[in-house]
Amino acid sequence: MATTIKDIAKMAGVSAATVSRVLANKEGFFGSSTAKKVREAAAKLGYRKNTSATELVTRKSHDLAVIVNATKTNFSNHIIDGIQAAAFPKDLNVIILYAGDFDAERQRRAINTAVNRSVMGILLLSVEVNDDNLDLLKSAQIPFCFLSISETDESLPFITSDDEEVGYLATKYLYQQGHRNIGIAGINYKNAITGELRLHGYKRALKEFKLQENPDWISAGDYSYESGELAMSTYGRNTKLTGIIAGSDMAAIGIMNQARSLGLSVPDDISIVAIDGTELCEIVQPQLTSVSQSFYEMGTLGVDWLLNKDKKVTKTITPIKVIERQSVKRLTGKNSF
Amino acid sequence: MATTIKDIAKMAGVSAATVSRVLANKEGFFGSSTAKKVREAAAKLGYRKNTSATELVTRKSHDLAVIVNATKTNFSNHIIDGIQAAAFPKDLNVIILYAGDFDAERQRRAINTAVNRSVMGILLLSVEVNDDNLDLLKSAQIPFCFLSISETDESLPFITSDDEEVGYLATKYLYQQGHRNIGIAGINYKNAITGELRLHGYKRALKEFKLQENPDWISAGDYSYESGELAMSTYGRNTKLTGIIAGSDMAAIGIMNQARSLGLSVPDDISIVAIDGTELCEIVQPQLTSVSQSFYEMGTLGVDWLLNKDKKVTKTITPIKVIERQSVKRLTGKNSF
DNA sequence: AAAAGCATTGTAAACGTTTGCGTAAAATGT
DNA sequence: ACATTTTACGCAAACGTTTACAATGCTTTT
Repeated sequence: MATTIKDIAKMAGVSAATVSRVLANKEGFFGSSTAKKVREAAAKLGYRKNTSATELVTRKSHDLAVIVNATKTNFSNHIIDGIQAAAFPKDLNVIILYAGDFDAERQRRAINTAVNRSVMGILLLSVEVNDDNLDLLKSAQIPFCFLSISETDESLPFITSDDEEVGYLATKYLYQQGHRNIGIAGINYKNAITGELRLHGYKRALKEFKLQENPDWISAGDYSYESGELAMSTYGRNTKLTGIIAGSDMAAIGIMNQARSLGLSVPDDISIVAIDGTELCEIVQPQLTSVSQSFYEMGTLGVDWLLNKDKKVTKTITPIKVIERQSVKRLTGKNSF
Repeated sequence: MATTIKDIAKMAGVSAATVSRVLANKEGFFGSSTAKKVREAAAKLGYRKNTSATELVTRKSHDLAVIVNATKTNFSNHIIDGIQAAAFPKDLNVIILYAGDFDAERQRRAINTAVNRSVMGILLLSVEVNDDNLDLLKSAQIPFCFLSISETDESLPFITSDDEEVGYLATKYLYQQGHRNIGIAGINYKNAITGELRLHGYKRALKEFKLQENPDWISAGDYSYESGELAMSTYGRNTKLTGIIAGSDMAAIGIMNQARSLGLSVPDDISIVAIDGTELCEIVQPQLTSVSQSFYEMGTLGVDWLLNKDKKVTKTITPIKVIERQSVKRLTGKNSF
């Protein structure tokens, strides 16, 4: 039904091999007059290359799979933008697959589709894989790289912010603004390395600045709006906290809105610094001061890494910085010392 | 290199055909003892099916392509969630392809990858295709359907809200709340049907309620935050407007923030109703009253449509409703009559 | 006990492309 | 004028599956 190179061959009066060479632009393997005939025939017949056949024989793909979890945060788009931007000039098609949130089965299926199609590389966007799926990933001989997530296993390649530093920097910033009672909320430090590291950085800063660590001020969550809300209502109206670090922009907004519900004003009564720094920080009022990550860059570096032959470096760190907006108040006087 | 069905056949002492049948679970075509042998061998060898080969011979795919434009709005996720939910039980893999914003070339490439892979169907998420790309889409014998966008061409299948009604309903709601000077902003009515229809609904409502139409109150845009901001600053501090319809949630937020910058309070000085009704409406303060669309449902209906054999119905309308939150003030007294 | 049906398996062709090899003609060198 | 290289192209195998058809041995029916 669909036209094949044989149809073109017949119409152009050449062999299928020649058609293939012309259409693949194998320079120097065909004459210009035949080339024209072939191309005209192809156009006339509305030829469409069959990717399956090509991939079957060449055993390689021009597709790059991105597996994202249906996350409640919203920076994925930025990373994907970066990936697209880097992939486009290299003529790579980016295909995006959703893995459920922490649904192992959906995750497995996503990895499987990527692997069975023998894509040229797999980028995993803030997805935590379980051991089975990791094996699956490894057993296929396809390069893969985690993005926006830290791994402890030194052999696993990943590109992300220095998460320990993220936690440290946020804390330090609040400290420098005069805050002494600093909480952290909405991060998952229970079974995810990224969260652990951030918490660790937070604690390191506390120690360095000789601030007391209060377990009640550390509130676990899943980076969602709701976990921000929840944390803030647990802290309560009369909290001693003057500054809170939020695991994500969404969590920060949850905190802020809940604070407001409690009759607390941001930043006058309570300061917030968000981790991520997406556009959400700017559309909300007051705008959120953030420790901003380089999401776009994670994307571009991700495809660079896949394209790079010698996969020696496994850990790549992208820059972070605090962007001052309006959600942190500078404390002076007795509050600060 | 990678293990094939033949390797399994050898190890299990059967033919490749049998292996194929077992692995594809063609019930009634193999004995249970051979089945076990085959499956064990497959597991031991770490067999992974080659999708290209399968698709080549069967000429069909279990993949469903979703083409989304890198939109500045944010409801795509909801539609995609719906698609995933409907596709999962049918064992369809959803692969998502980004087309640039209005970049015809990127669009072409996205369509091409989908078509060349002969996916079983294509869903286009609020993407407007040009004529060439439409031809491309049609010439492939693959069912496709537009989501979250209206089409005039009766032969093109699409699933979306009744856009004319969206505009009408938003206007009517504001009217019922006592507003008489109603503007509309951030929608693209210049070269997109969706926007045209909404504007038309708006005008119809004005006419029905005998309100005057003022060209200055109709502000074109692209549904973005920025276009909301811009519209509001053009309206200015001393606008006669009491109510504004925003093309999207993001646009609504842009309007709201800009209004605030001008010293106007929402909803006391100016009311806003957003079109879309995503979670953004709820995280912002005041929360945005919206004409909410059924995005999730568009997704599920989309895959239903693709799966449906007789593709007779080309136009499917999903429900809309206004969700009252906090951004619209009820006007009484002299303002309203 | 022959005929017919069924369950199970194998054989081989087909899907549409790429590419190593071979070859004829044309171009180049001597 | 002959040897050599280059250019342009065809032939045919290969990629890993699926599946129509045939073949085998059983079981059931009559």
